[in-house]
Amino acid sequence: MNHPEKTDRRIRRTRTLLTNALILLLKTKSFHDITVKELCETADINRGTFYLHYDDIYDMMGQLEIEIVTRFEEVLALHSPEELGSDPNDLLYDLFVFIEEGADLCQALLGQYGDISFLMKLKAIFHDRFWNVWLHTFQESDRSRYEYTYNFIVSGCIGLIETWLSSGHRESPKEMAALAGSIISSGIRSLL
Amino acid sequence: MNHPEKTDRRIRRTRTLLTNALILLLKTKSFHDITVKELCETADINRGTFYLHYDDIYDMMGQLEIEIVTRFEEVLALHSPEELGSDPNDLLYDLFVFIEEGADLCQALLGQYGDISFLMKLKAIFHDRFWNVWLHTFQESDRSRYEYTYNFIVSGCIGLIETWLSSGHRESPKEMAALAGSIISSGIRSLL
DNA sequence: AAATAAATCAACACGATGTTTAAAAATGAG
DNA sequence: CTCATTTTTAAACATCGTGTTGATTTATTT
Repeated sequence: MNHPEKTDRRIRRTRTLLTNALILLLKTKSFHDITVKELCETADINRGTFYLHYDDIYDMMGQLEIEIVTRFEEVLALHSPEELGSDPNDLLYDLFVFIEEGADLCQALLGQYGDISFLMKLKAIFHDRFWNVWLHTFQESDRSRYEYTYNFIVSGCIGLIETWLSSGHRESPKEMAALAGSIISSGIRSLL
Repeated sequence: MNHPEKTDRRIRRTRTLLTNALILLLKTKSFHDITVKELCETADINRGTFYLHYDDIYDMMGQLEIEIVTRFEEVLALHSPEELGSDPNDLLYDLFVFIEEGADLCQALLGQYGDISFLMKLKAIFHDRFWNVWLHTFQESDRSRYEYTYNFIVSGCIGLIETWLSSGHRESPKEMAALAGSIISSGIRSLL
């Protein structure tokens, strides 16, 4: 999960305990309402130790989000933008595998007590990577319609993921990729 | 906006000032990070006065959300659930008019510094009102696919609204209703 | 086994909270 | 307009979480 094998074992231990405690607390309250005090009590970590690792709880949340976002971008980098338009299933499969691996944290960030700005970051990454490519696919005239449809699809996908996670991710990543792919395709078809 | 004409003018004044200050602050930070102190300073209201109206800032946010949600449900109540499946444009038009009327607050709640739990509430209302009705439209066998598609569409619609608001709601409610309607229809068609 | 690095503990000043009092100001009913 | 009522203000208060510090103990790496 964290920096794999280089760091001191104690550092990994502390960060893992804190992360798990955060995920636990995020099941019941927004991270904005979680105090460092209760986080450390939950993790059974000295409060002073927390500040050796993070500036504050927002810094911690930010670092966790960056970790996820970075790996998210790495997955995207394995596929060309054009792929999403033509044959999105491979990319989607990789994404759902990735999400399932970090399911706990992803669910925490996307769920009821999640972070709306994390959600925005994901959307922004998608936008940066795909929108400009897509744009050329369609004629100039009706651009705003495409922009709306595009945002509809991206939000829809995130809702799809959130539904999947919050209902216990029973379907396999393969099933979800197929499902998402068919929904997206029908959305794109409707544009043509 | 608030309880229309019954209450003391001073009460209306105070609540309006506080609400406007909150909307203003929500343009730059999450409401979880807004202190009562700065809210009152922004509104130029004595801090003690705040506590005469609200328990804390969460209570205030909750009351504002309830106001919106209530009016939202009133709009939905004007239309039958079946309508959304057959001819959604009237309902959608009313919704977009309603959203535009409360654009500032809606944008604040749905935007970058918004409240993810408000978003969930909206989804839940939609779900309660439409899902059970929709369910009978489709065959029993492939229920989870419909559930996912349904959630995709609802999330997509909220993303649509958010895009509309954050880009200055240039399109008219009528245009947006037509756009949303056509996207939803194509989504439903793909299920059949 | 020794050197290094991390975690603990206790104490600190600071700022926001939510409450309480008494005084001042605004409201609206008659 | 007057007056009783209601709301807002102002100041003071204890309380709690914050973020930092310094000294000590514990765990790790080599």
